[in-house]
Parts: sequence; C-alpha cells; structure tokens
Amino acid sequence: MAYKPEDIEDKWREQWAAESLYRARVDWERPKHYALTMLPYPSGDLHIGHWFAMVPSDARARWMRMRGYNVLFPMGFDAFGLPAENAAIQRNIHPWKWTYANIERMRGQLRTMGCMFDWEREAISCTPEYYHWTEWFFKQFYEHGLAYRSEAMVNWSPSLQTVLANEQVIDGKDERTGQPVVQKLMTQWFFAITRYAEQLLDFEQLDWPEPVITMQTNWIGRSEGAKVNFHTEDGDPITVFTTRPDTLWGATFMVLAPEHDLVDRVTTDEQREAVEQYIEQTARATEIERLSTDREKTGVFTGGYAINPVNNEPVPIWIADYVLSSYGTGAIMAVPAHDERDFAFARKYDLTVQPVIQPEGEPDLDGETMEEAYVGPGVMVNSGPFGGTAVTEDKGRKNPGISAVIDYLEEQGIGEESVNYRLRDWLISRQRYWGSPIPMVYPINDEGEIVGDPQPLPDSKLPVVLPEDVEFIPSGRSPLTYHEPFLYTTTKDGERVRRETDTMDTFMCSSWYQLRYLSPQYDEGPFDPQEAAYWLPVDVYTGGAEHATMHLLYTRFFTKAMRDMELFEETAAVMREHGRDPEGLFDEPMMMLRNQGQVLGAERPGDYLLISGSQEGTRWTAERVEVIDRRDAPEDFDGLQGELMRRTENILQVAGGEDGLATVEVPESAEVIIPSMEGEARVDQLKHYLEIQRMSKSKGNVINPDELVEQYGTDTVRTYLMFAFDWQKGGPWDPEGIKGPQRFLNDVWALLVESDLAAESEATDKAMRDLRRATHQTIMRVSDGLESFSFNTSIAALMAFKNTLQSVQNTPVVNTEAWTEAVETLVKLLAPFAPHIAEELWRNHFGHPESVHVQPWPEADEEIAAEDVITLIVQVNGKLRDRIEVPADIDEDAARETALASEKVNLEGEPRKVIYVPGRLVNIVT
RNA sequence: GGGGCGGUGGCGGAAUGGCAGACGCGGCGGACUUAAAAUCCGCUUCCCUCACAGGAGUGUGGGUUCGAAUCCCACCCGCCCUACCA
Repeated sequence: MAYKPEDIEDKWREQWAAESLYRARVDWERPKHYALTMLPYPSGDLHIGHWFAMVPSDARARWMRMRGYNVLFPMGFDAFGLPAENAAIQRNIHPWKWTYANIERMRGQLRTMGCMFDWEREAISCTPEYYHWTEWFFKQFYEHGLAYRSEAMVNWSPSLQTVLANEQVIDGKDERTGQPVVQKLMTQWFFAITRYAEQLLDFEQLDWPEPVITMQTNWIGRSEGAKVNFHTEDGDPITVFTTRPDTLWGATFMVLAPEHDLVDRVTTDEQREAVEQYIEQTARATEIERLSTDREKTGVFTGGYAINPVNNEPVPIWIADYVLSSYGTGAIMAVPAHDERDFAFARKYDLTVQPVIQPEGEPDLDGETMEEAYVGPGVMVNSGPFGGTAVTEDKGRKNPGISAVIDYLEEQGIGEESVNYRLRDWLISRQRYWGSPIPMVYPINDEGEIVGDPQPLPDSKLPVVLPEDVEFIPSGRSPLTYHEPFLYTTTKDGERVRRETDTMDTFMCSSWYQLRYLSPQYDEGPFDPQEAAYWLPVDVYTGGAEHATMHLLYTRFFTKAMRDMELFEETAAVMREHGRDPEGLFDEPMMMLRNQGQVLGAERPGDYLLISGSQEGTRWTAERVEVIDRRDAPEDFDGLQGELMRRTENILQVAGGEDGLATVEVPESAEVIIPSMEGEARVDQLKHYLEIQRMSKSKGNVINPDELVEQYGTDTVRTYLMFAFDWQKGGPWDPEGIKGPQRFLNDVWALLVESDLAAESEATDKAMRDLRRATHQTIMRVSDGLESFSFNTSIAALMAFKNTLQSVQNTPVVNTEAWTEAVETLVKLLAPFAPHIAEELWRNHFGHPESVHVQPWPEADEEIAAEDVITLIVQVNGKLRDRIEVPADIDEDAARETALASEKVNLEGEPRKVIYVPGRLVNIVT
C-alpha cells in the first residue's frame, strides 16, 4: 500500500475535529502555554507566506503539547481595513460581503494546513461582538485621559481622494499607486502613547529579537537635554529644546517652524510678504520634496529678534522648514559653529558663526573661516562663567559641560532639564467606513452644526453598530457622514447629538486580539477573567518583523495602559485564588517573540530595458528608459539593452553591457516608458514597477499553496517549508526542492508499511546498541531544533535517522525491541511536522487507540545516546593530520600517545606543547 | 547621512572557538525499463592526480589564539529599518 496523502489527510482532520482534539480548556492542574501567531488580514487567498508563518509555529505548539503543556493556539481575522472598502468602491460589493466571503474561503484554506487551531476560539475583529469591546476600550482610554482630540497633519492622497494611514505611505508616496501624498491639517483622535515612552523603552522582561528592540528604541528616540526659555524683544516667550545646552553661548540665531504660533507676532511689516510667501510655499511642498536627501535648506528672516537669556544678546529669528513643528517645541536655537544643519543655513544666509567649544590641541576655531561645524568634544570658550569646562562626547547629564549648564539654567530660572522623544502620539482616527466606530457624540444646534465638545456614549449604548446601507463614494470623508440615520441620535436627556463619523485605525483591533481569543463569545467584558487568569500572558508570539514599530509597540502600550486602568484586577484575583502570583504578568503582552523571514518567489528574469543616454565605461546616465518585451529586442540599437538585474533607488544594474553588468543612473529629467503602467511614468515609479524578485501577483511567480497541497499533500508542504529555509531568514522558493521532503515521507511510509521485515538470525548486542544510540541522538537533535526555532535541523535529523533505519532494515535488529523503540520514536518525533502521516502510522499501522498528538514527547537518555567510539582528531599546529578511532572514554595520556604515534604526524624532535581537548582532538604544537 | 542584520559548494542550508559543507535539491555515472517517469546503487567544494597522497578554501585585508566560518579591527557587497529629531 503506497503512501497517498489524499487518502489520509482529510480523514484525520475530520477525526480530530470529531474528537475535539485541539480544544484548549483551562486546566489549573497542568502548566499552560499560550502560543500565538499573528492573525491574517482576510485578503481572499492564503498565501505561501501565511503557511511559512503559521506552520512552523504550529509545529512548535504541537511539540509543547507533547511535552505536557496545555497549549492554546488560536486563529482569527484582522478583518477591518481599506481593501474591503476599496472593493466596495470599485466593484460595488459591500465590505461585509467581501470580507465574509474571504474569511469563509480562507478558513477552508487554513484547515488544509493541518494546524492545531482551536476554532471555537476564533475571533473576527469586524463583528459587532468584537468591536463592541474595541469601542469600550476607546472609552476607557478616553475616560482615563489617554484619548484626546487635536489638530494634526495627515496623509492625503489626491489621486485616491482619501486619507491614508501612515503605514500606507512609503517614501512620501502611496504604496499601492506610487502617487505622491500631501499633508493636510485635520482634527483627529489621538492616544497618548508618548506618556508611556519611558516604560516602552524597558525590555527587561522580554525575550525578543535584538533588532526589534533596537528598532523600537530608535523609534521612541529618547534624547536628553534642556528646555531653554528665550524671549522676543516684545517679551513673548519662545521655548526651545536642545540636546546641547553647553553651546548656548554660540546661539547666534533662532529658527521657528513655519507653522509655529509666534511667527505672525514676530514678523515685521517689511518682512511680512516674504514670510507669508515662504509659508505658502512650504505648505505646497509635497512630502517627497521635503524628504529629498540633499535638498538645500531654505528659510526667511522674520525681521524679529529674540534675546539669548545667557548673555542678553539679540539674535535674529528666522523661519525654515528644516525645523519641524511636530518635534520638540517647533523652535530651535541655532548654533552654527557646532551643528551641521545650522552651519549650512548660516553660511547660506550669511549669519554669524560663533565657536564656543574649542577642540583641545587644535588651532583656535574661527567663525569666519570654519568650513564645517565642529561637533566633537573640547573645552567651552566664549561662554561666560563656563570658560574652560570640559565637554565630552557623552549625551545628557553624563557630559560635564551639559550638566553644568543645566544646573545653571535651573538656578537662573531660564530653563530646565528635559527629555524629548521622537515618538508621537498615536493617531487612531480614519476617515473611513470599514473600521470600528468611535463611540462619541457631539452636541449640535438647530442647523445640525457641532457646537460643543465630544461626549462618550454610555456603555449601555455600545456597540455603535456600522449601518449597512451606506454609499461608497471616494469623497475624502467617511461614508458615515452621509448616512442620516447613523449621524444623528438623542441622548437619554433627549438632546439631539451628532455621532463621530471617523472610525478607528485597525491597529486598535490587533492591539488586544490576544485577549479576545480567550473568550470570543464572552459578553460581559472584552475577555473572561477566568480564562485570562490561566492563559495570560502570551508565551510565544511569532510573525513578521515588519510589525516591529507599529503593531508590537501599540499592543505593548495597550497592555501597560490596561494594567494602569486596572482592567486586570479581576483576572489578578482569580490568579491568586489558584495560587498564581499576578505580579508583573500584565506589564507586557507577549513574553517571547520570534520573527520569520519571507519566502520569495522563484527567480524569474527581470524586465528587459532599452536605454539611451551617455556612457562612461560601464556607467550610463540615461536620457530615456523603456521597458520592452525581450522578444521585441532590436538587433541594432544605439544604446544599452539588457535585463534588469538590480535596482537601488534610481540606479539600475543592467545585464548586457559590454563587460557584463552596466550601472545606469536615471536622473529626474529622464523619459521613462513603462507599458504596464497607466499614465505618464516618472523616475520615482521605477521602484514600483521594476522590482525583480520579490513575490507578488503581478510578477506571475506566486506560489499557490492550494495547488501544492493538491499535488504533494499537506504534510509534504509543511515539511518542505520547515526544511528548506532558516525560518528566521526565509529565502527564494525552489520548486524542485520539495522533492526531498516528498521522498522522505514516502521512505518513512515504505519503511514502516511496505517492507517485509523478517530476519533469520539473532541481532548482535552492538547492532541494538547502535540503533538505540541513533534513536536517542535523534530525540536530542529534533528537540533542540524545535526549542531554537531551527526547524530545518530537526527535519535534517529525522531524515538522517530514516537513512539509518533504512540501512539496517534487512538485518536481524528489526526483530528487537530496539527497532520497535526506533520506529515508534520516529513517528512521535515526526508528529509536530507532518501530523497526518504520523497519526495514520501511529493509529492505523501500529494500532494505538490514542492520537499520536497526545503522546508524551520521547525523552533522550544521555547514556544511551553517548558514543563509545570517537574519532580523535590529530592536528599539527592546528592543521588536520589524522583521524583515529579510539574508545570514547580514552584518557589524556593514551590520547596523546595515540596521536604522537600516528604515522601522519611524522614529528621531528619533541613537540613544544600538546593541547588535548577531551573527547575531541589532540593538537601538537612544534 | 544614521542604525541594524547578513555574506559558507552550482543552489537551499549545517557547523557559534576544535573533522567546514550535516540534511536536501541539482548534476554526473551505473542498475531496472522497449522507452520515459518513478525507484535503487555510487560519485559530487576547488586545484593537481589513473589512483594513493597532497595543496587551497567560509566576501577582502589585518589581528587575537595552540587552533577562527565562529572573537576583534578596517574595508567591500547585499538586505531591512530610519531619515533635517535640534
């Protein structure tokens, strides 16, 4: 009977469901393990990337279960978001219908993965049962002063006529169309995540990848310094934040962001026209222009002056868009002698440069002739009472110069120590329909105009349900704005009010979904404390590294805020009842985090390009770039033609130059012709249309998991995904490579089911010992791989073990208990990776009544696993000279003697030194 | 510009101070077959060699060490994050 996955996989999945094998129930008698993998967006089709993320996580969860843990491994859908609404606009399908059809389809696909998901815990964020509590959380944040309304610049896409989320804007362009996005001022809802900045910098309890910690740390961007109070000549205060208070005596001008409140007041009549013109010009600038790398700094003098509080010198006040209104106080003191940006600005507009830090052992700095700002350490000069104070490269209080000046500012009452963060408050409102409603109302007058502050709806009115009969028009406003029955309601006092029509960022939903899984049907709160007390926190979280600074920061913030709002009190009480100490368990949502890499499409040829322009060796500067079908390649072409191999920004690497690879720079002025793109192409669009390897539908190299499952079966696809890559790294898909795991599972099947194992003679003790050694070494290797997320080495160990079993399958050892132990162990070790074939072999072939998935994980016996013969490595001066088989328990003297006796050592004279590494090698130093 | 991660056979990858290339793909040779697929056996880092035996070798150059793919320094290349953050 041959191995036919189609005969066993569906069968076992049905059986497992019938037995509720994967139902996770609270059981205080057993240790718990909450394994979580990031929930998918219901885009319509399960991608190989989902498999790559979920299947190894499942294997590890299964392994934990076999090790005796009570494992929760849930699944759900992050079901609000833009694509559903775009489908509604483009194809006139209601987001509900579109989303539910997709979920239905993806559930089926998820089932074919053979994961141990507990489907009774499924949570879908777009259902009223779910977003009821997303709204409730909003209210909690609002009532605790953590949610507020304020004006903010948002990303506006003129081509899509809508506001975009930050994550949908890449390099100032809409990630989907590559069209520029502009900034627009709108009133928005914010969460005060910045209040938790300091706590979020503490990763002490977390076992998270170092790069994620670094990214979050950089994103939060803590900087230490001081706030210094300047005044205008008229006495208006202007506070600046600086990390370099030690350079205060060198502040020769001030710069305000063009949007700064005081701009209007300080501007003199002579300068007013220039200032207003500059403000208008900056407002028009798109994000791309603002971001362009070497853009020359621009600015305008306001005509006003401020007084430097340490020396009472008047300093001119300028405005410039290199000062951002959203960072610090939106105003800076400019110290051109010691800051590169200020220096460039000062030189351009001929402003005074006054050095106040003198590098030791160098000629005195001269503000007139300096060619660049000096940012290194030195001694303070021209700085009033601080002349001679040392300035180091340390930041903040650790720097003696900075520390001394901060003390001085505080004594004099002209400033104070201050810490500033790059992190901004979290903008959570979206002008969209398909998101969780914000449960707030506004008082209105008879004309329906908003006349007062927002008020929260009472809990009894929750959830605010999304109306279904809305019209989807891309107007830049939420479709809810046009829905009269939704828009107006009355309070319990009979007051007519208008509802908030913005909805929440979908990151709100995913900030607490790990709690909803605990009790998705619970209707007295977001989660059932009885469940939470047992399962929390998440022990292992897996997912893509792209969420490092958004989702993973938000969910940490959410958890800490919930703890401070005392939303875990009941849960803590239940924990105490069961003798579990709640201390520290609500500080972080997920204790361990691991990121998987990305599976890329099989390599395919890049676009074929025709390039005309000027040439210098292998470097080209393009005047015209055209993408053509390579079959249309002209034989005679005055320029460069070939396949696109690589691209970085506007630099293309094209195969087909005279020396193989040519480097082509495409300047802004170049003409770009891309047939697959609608409208006029620009250089900026190269990156959106000329990508070469990453997997995507438009490239035609998508791997379809459904087809793979049909062709090879779930177990083979699972095994291949875990075998072919370093999981944390990912890599390109090789369609041939899957044959390895396919042959492996076939061989395992054949070994156990098809071969006729009978031998006449008695097995030797050595044969049995060798087999048991292999068995126990395999247990160790497979376990180690699972522990460290090195799934590929676990499977390699299983393959090697299978090879060993094949090599002895025609020997008498097959009649021994050692063989029984070996094959039963093989099946148990295989179970987390290939759950269906393992179950079939366990129950149907071996005839065990209980599932293999509830068997205890085999324990390795170190003594059985120990080698009794080792290969002694003999080196001379660190170079390999010989390998000698010796008993494993050889002592040092015998090992040295054996090594020195080797013919291949062939030593002349006495060795200077002999290094002995027990059980490994002898290194003879001459 | 700043920060992070990485670079090992034709390919995916093992090895984290001690036998480089486990395991697999592909390739080559052979068996089976009318033939192909599948399957089985053998070889497969490179150079030299009929073979044995050698030699070189983990991006490049230096260092530490009895010994370095692994640790340190510099450089080159790739990927990711960030981008006037005062």
